[in-house]
Amino acid sequence: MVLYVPMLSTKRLSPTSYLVLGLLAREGPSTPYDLKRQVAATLGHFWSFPHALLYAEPPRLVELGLATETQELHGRRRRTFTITPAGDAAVQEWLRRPSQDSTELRDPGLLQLYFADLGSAETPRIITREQLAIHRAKLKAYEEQARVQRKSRDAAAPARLLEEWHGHSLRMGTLYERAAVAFWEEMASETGDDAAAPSDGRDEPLIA
Amino acid sequence: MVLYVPMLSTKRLSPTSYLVLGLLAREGPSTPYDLKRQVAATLGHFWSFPHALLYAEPPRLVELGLATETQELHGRRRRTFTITPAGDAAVQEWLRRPSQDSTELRDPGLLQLYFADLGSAETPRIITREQLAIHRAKLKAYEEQARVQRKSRDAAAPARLLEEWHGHSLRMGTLYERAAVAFWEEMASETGDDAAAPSDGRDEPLIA
DNA sequence: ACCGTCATGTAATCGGTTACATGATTCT
DNA sequence: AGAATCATGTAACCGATTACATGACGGT
Repeated sequence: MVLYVPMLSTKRLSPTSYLVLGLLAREGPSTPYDLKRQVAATLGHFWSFPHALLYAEPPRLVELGLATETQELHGRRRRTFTITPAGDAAVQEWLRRPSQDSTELRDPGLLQLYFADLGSAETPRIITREQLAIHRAKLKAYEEQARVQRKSRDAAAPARLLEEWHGHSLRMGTLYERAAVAFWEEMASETGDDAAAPSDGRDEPLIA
Repeated sequence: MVLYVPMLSTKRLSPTSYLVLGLLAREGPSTPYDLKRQVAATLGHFWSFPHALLYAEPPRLVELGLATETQELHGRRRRTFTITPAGDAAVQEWLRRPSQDSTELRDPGLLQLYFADLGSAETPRIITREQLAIHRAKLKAYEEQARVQRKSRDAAAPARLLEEWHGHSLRMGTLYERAAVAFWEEMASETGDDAAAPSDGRDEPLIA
């Protein structure tokens, strides 16, 4: 009869946990709303973390001893969370072992395309048009944001190194959207839809 | 006081619901295990549907009147599900309105990279190596599978059109992996890691 | 003073994940 | 005959999504 309890501290943390821990580590004490804004500006573009999640996760971390909570007594009664040494250690440990979990690519449009043969003759065209619009818009938004960031970076050079890491996720998002646009343009031409003329301005090559 | 109940039939179906409905519509009566195999061969490569889900979803559809269930009386007592006319209608309706939900790209490696500045100097290198290995392996597997499918398609031409739609998701997977490999190779060269020499054989251009 | 948007939070439900189990087949 | 793998299913927990609410703040 084995009663060995395998490390209470290793209470399996989720990606959400590490997201919050990481932000607390980098940005310092934060309210859930602070977290929300940070996420929205970067990873949130392609990995959605509903705000309710960012309100629910910190208390969990507190229970595990990875963070502490303080609450304003007056006014908005904001709850502010601070990472503990144990929390910092958890982040370090996590970064030491590269994740082996594979990427989840959950694309509702692709799901529809997969079943397009069940619909009418126009179904593929309908789906393709919508997806092209969506991905083109997103790509455009990314490239716009990249332009803005380059500007502000030239102005205020000090924060440079830090910003790099934020920029990376944006960059991966951009690469993904380029691939998606290429894919759906191909679909468009296969379905005989001539909305395939590429209209986006390219600044950077697909493979850099 | 409003008591209007807005269409019982439109009881919000999830992507999982449509996946199962679609498969039942295309493949005919199926057991959860049949579903599992179908999924594993295609979408499952980048959108994981744990098998327990595919056992749980059909009964839900039965409750909604979108499928029926029969069970073997002897032997394995398999449960087989069949789509109903209402189920078919739901699929058709779904295909008529192109999904506007945006793609979820949940990449644990990217999450780690995002926080790489919190780790040691080697952290970016460690992460990058792992991700490169993962994505290269996956890309290779996709391209291999594409080769196999081309072969068997030349042999048995009849099933051709149907197969096309399956092939598309594989194709999108391939494009995504190419983008990922390009991204991480760039990271590798930025971190001064010279594992960046592309070693994969390219059959098809990135933009076709 | 009012309105809209930003900010902040909670609750309930439900889907998804993990873990547990075991019956059939196939191969050695 | 035993081992390994395929096939098949259930159950419990918990995180994620949705919906509901409302307080603060800035502008007109």
